[in-house]
Amino acid sequence: MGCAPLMASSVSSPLKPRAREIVAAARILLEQEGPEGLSMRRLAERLGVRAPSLYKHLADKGALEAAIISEALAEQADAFEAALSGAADPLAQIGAAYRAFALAHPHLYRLINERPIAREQLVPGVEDRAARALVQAVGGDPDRARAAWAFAHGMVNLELNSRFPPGADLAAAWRQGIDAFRLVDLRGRQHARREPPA
Amino acid sequence: MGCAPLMASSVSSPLKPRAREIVAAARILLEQEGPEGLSMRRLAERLGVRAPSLYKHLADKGALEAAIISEALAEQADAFEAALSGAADPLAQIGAAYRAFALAHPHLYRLINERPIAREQLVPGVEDRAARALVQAVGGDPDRARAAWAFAHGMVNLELNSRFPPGADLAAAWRQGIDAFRLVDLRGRQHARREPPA
DNA sequence: GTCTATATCAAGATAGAC
DNA sequence: GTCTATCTTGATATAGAC
Repeated sequence: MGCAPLMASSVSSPLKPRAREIVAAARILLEQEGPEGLSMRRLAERLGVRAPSLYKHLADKGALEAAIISEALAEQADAFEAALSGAADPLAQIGAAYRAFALAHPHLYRLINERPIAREQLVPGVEDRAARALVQAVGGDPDRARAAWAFAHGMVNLELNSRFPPGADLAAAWRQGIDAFRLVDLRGRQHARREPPA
Repeated sequence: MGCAPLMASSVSSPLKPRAREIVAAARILLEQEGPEGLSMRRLAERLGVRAPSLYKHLADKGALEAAIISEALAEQADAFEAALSGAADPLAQIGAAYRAFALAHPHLYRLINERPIAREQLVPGVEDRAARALVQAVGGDPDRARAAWAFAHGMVNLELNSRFPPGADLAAAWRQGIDAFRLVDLRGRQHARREPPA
């Protein structure tokens, strides 16, 4: 096993080693302190360096954020693909994976989703990989995949922002949504299976 | 007609007249420039006044934001209730109302939804009114109402943040989601009606 | 109800030396 | 690759006079 397969996310990173270190530290800082706490000064401090030095490796803060986002999207895609390959009830699996990722990295999730995305700065194709898994899980219809994505995104967003009332049964709400998107088949889809094969 | 009915949202506002003026100006500023552009300095500038003067009327920026949010939630509830009283296909109506409000006031929508809400500072009950209409539209089940809410919130959030790919057919995605939540009835709901009465 | 003056803090970014 | 020094801008908020 001396020949580990290269992951796409590693291969496609266009960054030099030092820049990668900086991005890695930035991600840790982000996940610990949130998007507001991610500043060039604080990042430099963590690296034992002065802030201006960072600009020798990354053009500006936007480039730093784009690098973090590219990395995170690739990880998200990995998680979705893993959830899909389990096979039984792919929609529920991918929903669980979506929620798990968001709850495990709430600040990272916010960085990705809370503002318009700078597509030009992302590693090409990384945004589509995650989407592809979702489309597949939902039966191939991109419109329904977007609706299901919106549901999942809305659930974690509302949860992360504490918008649900304190007593709300979120597991039940997730079930309702997953069931809804699994059962609809009036437009010729064939995914009305009620229960995953036991 | 000298005796116009008092609106709940006006009656329950705990603010003095001058504070109300300030909040109104703040909302305009917010809607034009976004949450990032809403600062005490700029707000004062618009009012032809110095920033410190504002603190004689509002405790701090948080109180200002809470006042804007209370007002907006009340309006949202009004819109939902109006959409409901139309009756035919309430779910689609309320979905359309939800999207319309968000697209008409994108920055206001972001202010409401983009961070944990400070419930203590809101006008009491204002958050529940909007929720009530949604629960009703969805057939009475709070869990399904939350799932439907998440779908709608996710759709507008992704749209506002340009997360959907350029060519995406959002109307179709909305239809898919609305249909999904209308049709599910395996748990004893009676809202599987396919078409609104023409 | 508004003012001036000020405290305090923090952000992103650049120039130019080493 | 990192440094010091600096620019520029902006934020929330308070004290105390008028």
